[in-house]
Amino acid sequence: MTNIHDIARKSGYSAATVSRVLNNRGYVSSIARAKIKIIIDELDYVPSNIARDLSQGKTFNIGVVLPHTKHPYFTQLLGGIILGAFSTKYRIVILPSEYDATLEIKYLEQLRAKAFDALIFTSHGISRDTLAEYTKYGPIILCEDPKRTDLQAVFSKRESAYREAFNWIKVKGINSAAVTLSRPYEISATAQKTLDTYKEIFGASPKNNLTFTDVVSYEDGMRVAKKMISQKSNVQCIFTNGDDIAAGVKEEYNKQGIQLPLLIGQENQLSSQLLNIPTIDHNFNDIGSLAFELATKKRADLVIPLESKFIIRE
Amino acid sequence: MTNIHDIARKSGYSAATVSRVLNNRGYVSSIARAKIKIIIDELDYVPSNIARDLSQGKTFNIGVVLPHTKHPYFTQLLGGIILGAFSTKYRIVILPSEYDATLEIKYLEQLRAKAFDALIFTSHGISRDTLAEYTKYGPIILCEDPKRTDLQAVFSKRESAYREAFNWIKVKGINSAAVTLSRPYEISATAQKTLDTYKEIFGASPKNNLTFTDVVSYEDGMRVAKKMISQKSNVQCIFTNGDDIAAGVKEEYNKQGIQLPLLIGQENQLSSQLLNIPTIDHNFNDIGSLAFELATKKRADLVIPLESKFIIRE
DNA sequence: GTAAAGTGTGAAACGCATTTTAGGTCAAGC
DNA sequence: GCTTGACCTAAAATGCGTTTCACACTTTAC
Repeated sequence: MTNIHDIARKSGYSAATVSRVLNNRGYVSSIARAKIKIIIDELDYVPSNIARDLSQGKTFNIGVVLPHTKHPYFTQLLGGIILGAFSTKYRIVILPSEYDATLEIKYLEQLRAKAFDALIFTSHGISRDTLAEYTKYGPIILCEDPKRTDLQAVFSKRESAYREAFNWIKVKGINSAAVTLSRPYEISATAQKTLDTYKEIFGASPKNNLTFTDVVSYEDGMRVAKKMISQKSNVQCIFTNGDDIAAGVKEEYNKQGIQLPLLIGQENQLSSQLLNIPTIDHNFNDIGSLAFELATKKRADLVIPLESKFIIRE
Repeated sequence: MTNIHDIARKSGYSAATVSRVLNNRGYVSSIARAKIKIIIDELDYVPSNIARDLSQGKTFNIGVVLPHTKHPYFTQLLGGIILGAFSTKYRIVILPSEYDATLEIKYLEQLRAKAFDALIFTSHGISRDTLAEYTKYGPIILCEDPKRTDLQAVFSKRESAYREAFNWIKVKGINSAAVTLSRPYEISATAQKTLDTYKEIFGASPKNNLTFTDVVSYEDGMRVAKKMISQKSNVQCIFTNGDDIAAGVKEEYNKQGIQLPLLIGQENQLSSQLLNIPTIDHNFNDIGSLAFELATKKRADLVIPLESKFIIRE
């Protein structure tokens, strides 16, 4: 491989001057520039990205930690991040985690080893304390409410839209609902917001046998529906944590020929549009773009809260 | 930042020995190992990833060129690639292209500059000749039939499933269909396979006013349906290039209260499942994983052709 | 006329880990 | 007693571009 010193030697100039030509920086005579450019073409030379990274101490890689890669939540978030990165010099590296602490730590250690300039956690399994410890090695951006002042985040506030949705149910004369969640209350800020707002509106938490966790996919929706039907709980409303899940619930009720309860989705996916299910849009695209801007320090905010939007479909 | 020489100095050993300890390679006395490890902990040292990359001439980054990031085709392909990369030391870098030749060249140049160890093109706008020129700088894997022997690829053969689908239509007494395509015949191997197989089965190409290109999304499906309805073409079958597109077509026909023609989707997405539309599964997940294995030379095949599967839904 | 500012270039240091080459020591084998 | 192989370690070279410092020559400027 030909390197900058080869160019220097062949052109009769020094590596420093070649570097100046390559980067259009500093003083270079037009004669030198021309001669060096000719040699560069002649030897078909490109400067090594790795060497550049080393001497600048940066990789221009932004790591994005994703627990699932097929789930619409993460797909949309990632879409927003990619949009934000478009036509910048930064690259987006995908880091699948499955909420595995070992993997998450591995990625944090890679940040420490300068494999990334910053990390975006679309969600996380490890504690926020651990995350906070690693902020000294580079920006770490969360996509949920960090509830503390030593972590950067962009997130959707959710509460007001949840409130709207629950009130909408209430106005229909329904005073309780089944609730599906992706992760349990204890570890998920989102689950907390869901159940806390529920309690605020309905005056009590949803019944234990009507609260379902680890619900992620269409199939999970069907599974949950099966359970509810077999329990004969006769719920009047099911508040799901995703449109695809709502679609699965609907499918199972239809299949069994049972009257479908009022259904609410989240994420404003194609599926809720197709099935005419009301949903809540959390602006994942915007969250992604903004997270990217925090990661690259284009913005310096500590936290950026956004509003969710309840979309009524009758 | 503390580096390997700091560790060497403080521990009284050389950088070479520290390196051996770090990588568990070669002979190191247990005393030396222990002492060095203590100093590493003491100084909170991690070796720089970038310096490692430089001295090994590799980055362990695999670039994945994606024309669209929201489209299910690319999402599934990417999912497969990520799956393949899981628990390897390689990282997946997302490279959005929008079929823009300038961007695609930029990514190829980055391969040349060793920013990536390999590139996977899920689709491409530039010519295969140009792609072939860059293979000397690292593996380049395509996800469609390259139809030449100087490019590596994993792809779905499509024809037999197309044949099955078209024959299924024919058996129903239907002798022509409208066809939607994402890109025109001239530049897309997929469009070629679709129309060539169509001609083979039906004896003629679909009519010009019933061949639609640049159809990508649900909304595009609605747009196409509108056109067909306004043309009063009374098509008996619409062969779409994606389930979401089929969903859009159905939505528009329903909206206008017009009898829906026989509809066929592709990609086996949730939408076709929800709407009970027959579809064709092209195994994008497998294609992705295999493309990754070619990129990292875990497999050395030149091309890997897979079979697509026609999924009947009545 | 002389100081100050601008232009042009190179040697060497810097960022950092890996690997090669080479030179030791010590025990086993004949 | 001498050779051989195993074991251990270090110095230096390697990968490659950027940046700093220093030096020198021209132009302006007063």
